[in-house]
Amino acid sequence: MSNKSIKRQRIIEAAIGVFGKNTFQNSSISEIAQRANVAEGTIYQYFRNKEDLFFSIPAEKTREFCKELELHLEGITGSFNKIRKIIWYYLYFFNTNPEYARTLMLEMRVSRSFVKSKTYNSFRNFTDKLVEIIKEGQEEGIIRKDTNIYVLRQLILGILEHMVTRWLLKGEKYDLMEYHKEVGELVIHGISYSDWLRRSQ
Amino acid sequence: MSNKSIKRQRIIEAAIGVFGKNTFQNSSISEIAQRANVAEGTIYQYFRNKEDLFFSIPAEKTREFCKELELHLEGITGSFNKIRKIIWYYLYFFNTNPEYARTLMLEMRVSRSFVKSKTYNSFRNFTDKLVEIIKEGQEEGIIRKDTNIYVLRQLILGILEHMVTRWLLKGEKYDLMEYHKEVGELVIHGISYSDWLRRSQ
Amino acid sequence: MSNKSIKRQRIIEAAIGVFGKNTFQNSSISEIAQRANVAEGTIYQYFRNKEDLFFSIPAEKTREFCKELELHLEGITGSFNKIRKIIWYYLYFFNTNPEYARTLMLEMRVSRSFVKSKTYNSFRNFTDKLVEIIKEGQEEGIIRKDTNIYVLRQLILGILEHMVTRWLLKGEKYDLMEYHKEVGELVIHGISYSDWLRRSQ
Amino acid sequence: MSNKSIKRQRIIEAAIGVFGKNTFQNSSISEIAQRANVAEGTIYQYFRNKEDLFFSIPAEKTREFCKELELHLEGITGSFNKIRKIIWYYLYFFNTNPEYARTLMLEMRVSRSFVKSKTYNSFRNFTDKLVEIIKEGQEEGIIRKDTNIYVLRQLILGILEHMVTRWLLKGEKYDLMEYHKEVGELVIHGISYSDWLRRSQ
DNA sequence: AATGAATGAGAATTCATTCAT
DNA sequence: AATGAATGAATTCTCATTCAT
Repeated sequence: MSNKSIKRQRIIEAAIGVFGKNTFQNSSISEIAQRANVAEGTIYQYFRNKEDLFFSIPAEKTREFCKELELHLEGITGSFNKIRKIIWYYLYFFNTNPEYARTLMLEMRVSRSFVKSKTYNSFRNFTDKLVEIIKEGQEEGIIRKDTNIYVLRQLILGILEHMVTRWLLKGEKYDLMEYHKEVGELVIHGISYSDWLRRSQ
Repeated sequence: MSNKSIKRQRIIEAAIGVFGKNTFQNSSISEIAQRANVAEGTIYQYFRNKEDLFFSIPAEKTREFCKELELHLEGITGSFNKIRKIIWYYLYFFNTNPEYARTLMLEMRVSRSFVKSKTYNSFRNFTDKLVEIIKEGQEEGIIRKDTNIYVLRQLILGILEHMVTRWLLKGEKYDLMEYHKEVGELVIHGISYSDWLRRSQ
Repeated sequence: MSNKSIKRQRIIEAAIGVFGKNTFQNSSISEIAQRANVAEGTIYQYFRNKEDLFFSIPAEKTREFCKELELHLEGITGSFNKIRKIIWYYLYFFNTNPEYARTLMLEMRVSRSFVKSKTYNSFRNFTDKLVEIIKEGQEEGIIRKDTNIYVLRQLILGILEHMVTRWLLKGEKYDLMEYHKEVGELVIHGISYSDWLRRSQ
Repeated sequence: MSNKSIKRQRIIEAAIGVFGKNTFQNSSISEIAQRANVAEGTIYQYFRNKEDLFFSIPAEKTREFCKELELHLEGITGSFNKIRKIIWYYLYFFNTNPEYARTLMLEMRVSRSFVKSKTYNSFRNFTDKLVEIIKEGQEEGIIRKDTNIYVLRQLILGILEHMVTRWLLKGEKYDLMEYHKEVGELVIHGISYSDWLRRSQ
C-alpha cells in the first residue's frame, strides 16, 4: 500500500470513530484531523469536503462487507441455508463494527443526499445477492412464487435494519445476535410454501 | 381551545412544515416563527428550546395516530384482519402526512435523545396494541406460539418503517400503498401455523 | 434619528476607518465590530455581508458630498466659476476625508462589482452636475462646442482622480489643495474658445 | 535565452493571465503553476513570494512599453505631434494587452506597496519622456510656460488612466481608441498659447 | 533544479437563546 | 404575554509557503 493511501486510510478510520460518536453536524474536522494525526488542511488534500469524507466511509466498508459475505456463503448449499447465513452475517458484521453501524444506520441511511451519492450504489451488491438467492429458492421450488420479490427484499432488509437500529439506540447494551436464529426461521417460514413447511415440521 | 393553546398549536404546525423540509440542524427557529406568525422570542414562551419543540411534534401526532387507529380497528374481528388493517393504516397515515413522516422517520427515529424522551413512550401505545393482537391470535390458535413475540413485532415494524423510509428517500414519487396487501399476506404467512396455511389455500 | 439608525451609522463609521486602513480583504469584520462597539453578529443584522457593508459606505458619503456641493455652488454665476469651485470642492472634500478617500479611490473605484452596484449610481449625480455646467457654458458661448462632452468629462474626472490617488499613495504627505487653482485654469484653458482666451488675457 | 529565463518568462506570462482575470487575493499560485506547467514549488525558485511575482509583471511589460514607444516616436517632429502619438500609443498598447491592463490599472496602480517597489520606477521612464516633450514644446514656443509642468503631466496621465480604467470596468465592450484624436486635441488646446490656437484655426 | 505533499493560521457567517421594553 | 435586537461561540475551508526527496 502506497504512502498516500495509508494516510487516506488513516483519515477514514479516524472519521469512522468521530462520525460514529456524534452527528454529522456535530463532528468536527479538527477532531478527525487530530485522531488521524494530520493537519486539518491535509484532509482536504484527500477529500473535497466534509461530506465527501463522510460518504467515502461506506464505500470502503461496503466493499469489505460484501467481500467477507462471499467468503461466508462459500460452500453453503440450499437457499434457506444461505438466507440463514446472510442474516447471521449481517448482524455479526454490525455487532463487530458498532461505530460504523452508528454512522451507517443513524446518519447515512436516512440522508437525502446519500441516496443520490454514487457510494450508495455499492450497497446494491448486497441487495442484488439477496434477490439472487431468493430466485434460486424459487427455482428449487421451496420459495413461494406468489409473492413479490421486491416486497420479500423489503421484509428481510426491514427487520435487519430495525434490529440493528434498535440495538444502537438502546446503547448496544444487549446482545444483537441473540435472536438471529429466530429471525431466520421467521423469515423462512414467511417465504416458504405451506406444504413444504408441513413436511419440514 | 384556549387562546394559548391555539398559538402553541400554530407553532407546532409550523414546526412540522419546517422540520419536514430540512434536517433538524438546518431548520431555523426564525423560519418557524415566521410561518407561525409569531416573534422568535414567543416560541420560547411555549417550549424550552429547539429540541423541546422538535420532540413535542410526535407527542401530538402519535396521539392522533393512535386515536384514529382505534376507530379503524372498531368492528373488525379476527387477529389476521386486524393485522391487515394495521398495516394498511400505518401506510395510509404516513402517506397522508408526508411532512411529519419525514420528521419522524428520518430524524427522530434515529435520534439518540429521542429514545430517552418521554414523548417516545407515547409510541409504545402502538406497539403494545400490536403485541396484544398477536397474543389474541395465539389464543385463537391461528398464530404460532413457537416464535418470540419480540421478534414478531420487530418483523412487522421493520418492514413498515423500511417501506416508509424508502418511499421518503425516493422523493415520495411512487404510491406507498401499492403493496399493502402483499405485505399483509407475507407477514401473516410468516406468523401462521403451516396447517392453517394449508387449509386456507 | 432612531436608535437603530444610530447603531447602523456607528457601524458605517467604524467600517470607513477599518477599510480605509487596509484592503477590503485584509479588513476584518471583527475589527469593525470592535471599533463600533457591537458584537460581530450585530453587523449582520444591518448588512447582508461584508461586501454589502463595504458598498454601503459610498452611498452615505456620496449623498453628503453632493448635498454640500450644492451649497458651495449656491450664488456662483458663470460656468467657469462653477468649474473652478467644483475642482476646489472635490479636492477639499477628499482632503478632509482621507480615510474615505482611500476606500473610494483605491478600492471601490477599481472594483468590478462596484460598477454594477446600485450605490455606484449615486455618483452619477455628480457627473451629471458637471455635464450640466459644461452645457451651460456652451450656451453662454464661452465653452467650445467642437469637443465631445463625454471626453471633456473624462478630462476633468481624470485629473481630479489622478491627483487624489497620487496624494493617497504618497502617504498624504503634501498638500492636496496646493495646485487647485492651476488645475482649474488648465482645464478652463482646454475647454475655452481661443478668442475668448485672447480677450481674457 | 537560457533555459532558466524561458521558464521564468513562462511563469510571468501565466501570472499575467491569472492576475488579469481575478484580484491579487483571488489569484492562486496553484493556478499560475498549472498554467505555466510547473510545480507550485518551482515558482518559489524564481520569485520570493506571491507579491514578488506580482510586481515582476510590470517590470517586464513596462520595458516593452517604453521600447516600443521609442520606435513609434521615431521620425516624428514637433512636440504636438509627439503628444498626439503618445496618446494614441498609450491607448493602443492597453487595448492590445487587456489582461495586463487589468492587472496594472485595477490592482497595481492603487497598491500601497507598488509605489514603493523598485519596479514602479521603470514607469518613470515614460513620465520623464512626457515631461521632456513638454519642455521641448515650451522651448519651441508653442506650449505655454505659465503652467506647472507637474500639473500638465497629471492632466495627461489622468485622462489616459481614467479612460483605460473606465473601459476595463465596463467590460472592454466598446472601442477604447474611438476618441483618441479628440483627447489629443483637447490636451493640446489646453496647453497651447491662445494666439497659437487662433492662428492654427 | 524541480517537485508536490503537508502544513496551519485565519476569517466570515450563522443562529439559538436571552432579556429589556 | 409578546417582542425582536443583540449576542458571541463555534467551525469549515483556503492557500501561500516550506522542505524532504
